[in-house]
Amino acid sequence: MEKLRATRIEKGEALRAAGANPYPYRFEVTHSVAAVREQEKALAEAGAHVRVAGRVMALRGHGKTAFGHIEDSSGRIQFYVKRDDVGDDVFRRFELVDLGDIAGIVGTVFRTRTDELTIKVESLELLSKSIRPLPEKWHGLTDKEIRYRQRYVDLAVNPEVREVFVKRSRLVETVRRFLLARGFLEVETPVLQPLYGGASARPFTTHHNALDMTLYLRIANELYLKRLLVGGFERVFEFSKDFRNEGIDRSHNPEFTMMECYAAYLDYMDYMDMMEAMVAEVARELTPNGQATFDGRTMDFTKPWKRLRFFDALREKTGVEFFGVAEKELAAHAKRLGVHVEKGAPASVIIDEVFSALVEPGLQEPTFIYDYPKELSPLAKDHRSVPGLVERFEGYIGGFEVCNAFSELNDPLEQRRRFEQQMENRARGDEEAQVLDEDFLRALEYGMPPAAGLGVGIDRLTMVFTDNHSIRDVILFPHMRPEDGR
RNA sequence: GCGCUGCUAGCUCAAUGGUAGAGCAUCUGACUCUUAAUCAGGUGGUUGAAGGUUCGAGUCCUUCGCGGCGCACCA
Repeated sequence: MEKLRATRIEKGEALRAAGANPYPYRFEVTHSVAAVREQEKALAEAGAHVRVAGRVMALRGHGKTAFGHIEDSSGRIQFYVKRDDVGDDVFRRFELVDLGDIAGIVGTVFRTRTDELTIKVESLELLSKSIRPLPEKWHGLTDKEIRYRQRYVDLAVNPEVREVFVKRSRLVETVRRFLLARGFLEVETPVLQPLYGGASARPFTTHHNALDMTLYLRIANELYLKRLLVGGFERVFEFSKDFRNEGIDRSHNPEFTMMECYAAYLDYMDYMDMMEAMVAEVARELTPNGQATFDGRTMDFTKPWKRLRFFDALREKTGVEFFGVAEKELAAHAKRLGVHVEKGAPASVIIDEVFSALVEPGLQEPTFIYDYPKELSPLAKDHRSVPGLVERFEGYIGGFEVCNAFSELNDPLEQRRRFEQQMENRARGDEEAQVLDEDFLRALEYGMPPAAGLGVGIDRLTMVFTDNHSIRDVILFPHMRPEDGR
């Protein structure tokens, strides 16, 4: 390794000695690789000069001539250097170029005998000397640990990885455009919060020195967006990096991206339609026909999602009724179904466990589950006709949750009772019970319009549209333990 | 946290407990339409770390570190 580096550093020095800066400031690019391909005919006929810059990804020397490939973000193209064309000086400098260097080439386009579009180099400039060798050209970089830790290398040599993140960006852009077109206002709310709320999770804790106070990284931005509804913004949304101090696995990263949006005067059924339309638009943008293949299963997002009531889904899957059943009987159900539940767990927890274990994994096709038990949803409004339920839905794709929405609870007195119940749960040891937020209650007391809200897991939605099965593959720099000792 | 599994050259991978190897990359030489270029020759290793067993350890055992997969916790 040290030898490989030293050789490359020496080549950089040799270039410097020949009067060329191995790290110059600027290069005038006239064409991307894609543009050269698109405009080939006109460029060839005119004998026009193109100036292309990128990373040298292949080199094949033949003595007084050489072929290579240069790659920019739009693609890869062959170039051809011939000593008789470029002259001794340029050719000698070219010989100091290594695989992985960033270079700028100037030349004309032509087709080789094998009919490959090629740039005939007239001059060439090293734009950045690479002093670390890239992974091998054929197998590339496959070691997941290195791919995640050194994503820059992964991206540099694996174009399909770049494509994943291009898609992610287009997905975000599509969602943003969708919301803006419907009159939503994009806002920014605090990441550092004196109280954390809006979801059930343990937070990351930090400290503000000047104010000498504890602050939390947000686990959600829900309560702030609702305050904005009180303030008179009728439709708001935010792409929010949220932080949850919990385990890491295929579908959980400690920091992740959620899009939350709230609209006054709508209810959860309106939002179900909207979610469907939003994902359909994403599918149109990212796929040729509105269909995505995830884990070998083709999903057609031009069609409506399946819709199932929470307790209907449970009953269908287990053959047992869970609604309106006493705790003791629920525990017996769970045991019989082979779902492990802590002794003395409350009804809501038992139901949630059974649902997670038996129903969720089967929700492969895009499905909305709706009308949740009240105890699981302290921020959702009571169901308008069925006591014990709230107006809430979650969207599932590929067996995991991709969104969560409800008709928002806007009765300040009821919200206070729900918070108090949560605080009781907390006192009994539920570390994830939500914290009572007096300022949020004060806001509700001023009057929040009836509204519905939706949170969409952007990482997970990206997984669906890129057919990746680990959240690490859709996060550029996923969380890793430090690589000490290596 | 538990179970399984992996960690060998820059990368991708070999190596019954018995001399650490190959391909690519790299270096030297040849080569003016190649494309996983070709041909000839060379360099490159604290086998993740530390202990142990053994005449002898990449290989077996223990502990630790960092991944992957599954489970649990968790949404």
